[in-house]
Amino acid sequence: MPRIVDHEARRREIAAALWRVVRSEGVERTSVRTVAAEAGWSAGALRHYFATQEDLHAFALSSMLEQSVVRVRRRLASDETDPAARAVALVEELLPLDDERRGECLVWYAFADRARLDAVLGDVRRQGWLGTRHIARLAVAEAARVQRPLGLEDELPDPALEARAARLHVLIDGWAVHGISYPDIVPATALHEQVVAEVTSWA
Amino acid sequence: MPRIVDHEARRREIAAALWRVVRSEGVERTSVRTVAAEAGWSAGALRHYFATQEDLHAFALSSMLEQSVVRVRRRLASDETDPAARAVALVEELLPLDDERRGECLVWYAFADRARLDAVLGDVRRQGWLGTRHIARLAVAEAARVQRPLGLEDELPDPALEARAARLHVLIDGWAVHGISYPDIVPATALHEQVVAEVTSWA
DNA sequence: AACATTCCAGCACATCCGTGCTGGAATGTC
DNA sequence: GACATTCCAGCACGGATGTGCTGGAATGTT
Repeated sequence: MPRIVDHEARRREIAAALWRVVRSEGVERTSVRTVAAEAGWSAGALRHYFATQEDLHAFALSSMLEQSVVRVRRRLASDETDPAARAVALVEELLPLDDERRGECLVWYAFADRARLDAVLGDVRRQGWLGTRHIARLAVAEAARVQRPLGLEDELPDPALEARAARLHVLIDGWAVHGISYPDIVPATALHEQVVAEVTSWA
Repeated sequence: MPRIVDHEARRREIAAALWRVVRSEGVERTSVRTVAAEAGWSAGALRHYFATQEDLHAFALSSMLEQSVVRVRRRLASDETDPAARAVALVEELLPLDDERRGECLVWYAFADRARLDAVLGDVRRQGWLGTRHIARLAVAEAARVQRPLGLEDELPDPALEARAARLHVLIDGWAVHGISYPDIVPATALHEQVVAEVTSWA
């Protein structure tokens, strides 16, 4: 049995190449050939890891989601003790404040139009919606010093806090769109200030 | 001099066909041929009105912006007297609450990724940012019963109101993204309720 | 009626696309 | 060392793409 490669690792490697192509040339340029070239492989090689381009796109988007989930979990386990600071940090994991998070946001919204008409991508995006809503609830719960919801779909018991989380969710997507679409008008510092202003307005 | 056609009208007609293709098949399918077929013309005919596909895209996006500007102006001249209702109506002109506005939002955000790397589309989107910010200020000014700003770049004199307008601007983009990306989770009625809740929270 | 001008369908061309396929290189096992 | 298996570069094919180009149809003027 020769040349055993870690398929899952190779798939993540190729997905990362796709992300780079999205960032530098746009989602319209993510052809099998350009992604393969970016990853340093031939187009044919990709077909050992993804049967079709649709599979590649779906994997690239869902593993991007997973990556940000991992980052949020790490942040949840942080030793920061100030409730407001914890809430701000949680929200900011989803905003384009540095290259890594900016890349995630770019890919996420670049696939929005395709996801509207593609069932698989649509499911991934719906998962992302649930996850973001959950994180919004976590941030609100942290700041209000109430018990954190456990499940992805668990609402906050207090209707006022639940409404606040829903509004924060909308703000998160709005901030993200502004940050990636108009980086010169809305720089990372401006985003940070707005997040802090929102969280402190809850007090 | 035979067969004089209204070039500008024909350009708008073709742009409307492009919008329909974006809505039904996504921006990736807006090839010269598909748009021509949707408009009922041949691909060659389009080249009498648009030198390149880039010109077509730029015109389609900027005329979409113009169309929504016209609608907002009409709303500004409305005879509604309740300040809060005027503010809500103003904001809702930019949200995907019916087919027309939904189409505008879809096209607007579908071109977001391309606009990031295309200078002409980027300029149009920047104009849209300014316009949306202006409308947010108008809505806040209406609700607060203070004088409306005149120019597109005029800030509200009161810093608190200006900050409120900036936040409303973020909410507008967030609502729009939610409305078009997750129409089953966030229906038009939910959007309307959230807009009303936000505006009434200012009182 | 004859003409000049405007318009448009269709073809041509080179390029890119997704995806099958093939031949051989690489490598772990016997 | 021989073999079986895994892997990958490259080619092939049919189709779609943007964009030039051409021939002729349509129409207002003379």
